[in-house]
Amino acid sequence: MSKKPSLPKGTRDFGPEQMFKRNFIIETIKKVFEKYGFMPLETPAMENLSVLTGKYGDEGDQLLFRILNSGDFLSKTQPADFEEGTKSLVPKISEKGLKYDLTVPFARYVVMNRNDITFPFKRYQIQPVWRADKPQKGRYREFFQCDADIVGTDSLVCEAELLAMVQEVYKCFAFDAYSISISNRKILEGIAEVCGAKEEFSRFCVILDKLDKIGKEKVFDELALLGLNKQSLHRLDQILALSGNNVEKLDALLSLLNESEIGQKGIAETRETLDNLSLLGFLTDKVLVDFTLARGLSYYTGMIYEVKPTTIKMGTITAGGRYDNLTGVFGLEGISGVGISFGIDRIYDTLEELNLFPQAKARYSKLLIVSFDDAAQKHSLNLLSKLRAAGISAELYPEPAKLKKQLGYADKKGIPYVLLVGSEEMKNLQYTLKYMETGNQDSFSIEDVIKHLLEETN
RNA sequence: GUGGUUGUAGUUCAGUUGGUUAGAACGCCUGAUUGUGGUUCAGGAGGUCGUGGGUUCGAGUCCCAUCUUCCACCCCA
Repeated sequence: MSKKPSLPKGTRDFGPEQMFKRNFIIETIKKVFEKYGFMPLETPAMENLSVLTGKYGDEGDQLLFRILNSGDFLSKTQPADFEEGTKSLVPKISEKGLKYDLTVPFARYVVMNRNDITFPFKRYQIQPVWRADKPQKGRYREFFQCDADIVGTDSLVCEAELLAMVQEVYKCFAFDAYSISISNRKILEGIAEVCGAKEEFSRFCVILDKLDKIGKEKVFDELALLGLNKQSLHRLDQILALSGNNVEKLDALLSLLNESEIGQKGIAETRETLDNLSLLGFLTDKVLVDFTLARGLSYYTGMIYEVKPTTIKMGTITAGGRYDNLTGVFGLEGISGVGISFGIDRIYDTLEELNLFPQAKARYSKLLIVSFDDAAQKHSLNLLSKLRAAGISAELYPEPAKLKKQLGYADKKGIPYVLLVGSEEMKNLQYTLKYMETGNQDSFSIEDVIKHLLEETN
């Protein structure tokens, strides 16, 4: 008859235990965002497909979840539409899709509200997004993005502030085993230029990005296939071999890229970002200039950065960069933006693996009232409201079940105190307060119970 | 999208070359204990073996399809 229920592929439930931890992460990040002057924004789960399509490349378009039009959506189609195939049919039966990321809806919002927004506009947004991807571990069809962006200025102060926020957030988690890699698209373009790979820039980057995954030799093999000559590969080898601290590396790179104007610009931007960060009072030793960083280059145009844990096997937990002309596709030119995205799921896994979640205090009720019979239940309702009025989270077992059951409930739910209410207690207005951990118990008036618990909390 | 992998009780897993009534641990329920949880002891419930076909006298076991899980690529958070 009834089938076992199931979840769509690549989606998850978050149980209470997980939600406490997720909320802890989200609340912490939110507080830091707000401390830096970012304001909250939410956009709908669905957008018109005209907003979404064409923004993420051909592959991205295929990963969009499309929503069928309401009603008899086939009535507006012709047999010819079917014959022409999916591409022709889809626009006629689907006008909306689930959002794929937070950046494009944000750009849409900025354009629609350009007259009311005070620029530079700093917003943060924490919402689920959907991708019709093939799920794997740490990769889902529904997942949360946690973004903060600044639009309407190209000041490199913004980059520094975002990097400062990264460090503040992880400090709040007491998590220190990470490193921030930074680079600049312009540096990469400069490297590609002096290596004669300017025409094949994006493929050049994709290959370069695999460096720590497949090793230098294979990367060089692939680059040779791409058409780089020996001289170019030698130059690249020199660049990759640069060592020393960030300043030394950037200085050395400057001379190696002296033929590339854009490369020089990228180096200058990187320097300024690092300067700004240290002026903000942050150590830059967590920040590592890495010329091979080549993520998200389809949209980033300036500084790019990526955060990874150093002591455990885990992918990128935070990433971001600058994208010029964010709103250009929606007809508003000349608005530059820079943003950062925290990967909540991976941060969760990291904190879990390193055992960094704080011991949960008072996550559940502080006290459970256990009543012996119906009369005690009624009597307990008044006690319950007194406890709650005093700010103590308390609950009453909703039926006068056997004590074993009620106490077992408190035990499993981790409720530290139990208040027993029976005929004896009601007669004297002295209630039995039991401390579950030790099993000790004593009699108190309700006022003393409240007093006791409030002292305990402080 | 390409290639591989997984699925047996609420959970983690056994289950012989295809052969009676599919097991264990933990969890759950009941009792020992009608005013006291965790520990202990006794008992109990719980499975269309992912789903649908097929081969066979006979399928958890073999074959096909499909869904799901995980992994590698592509890409990405």
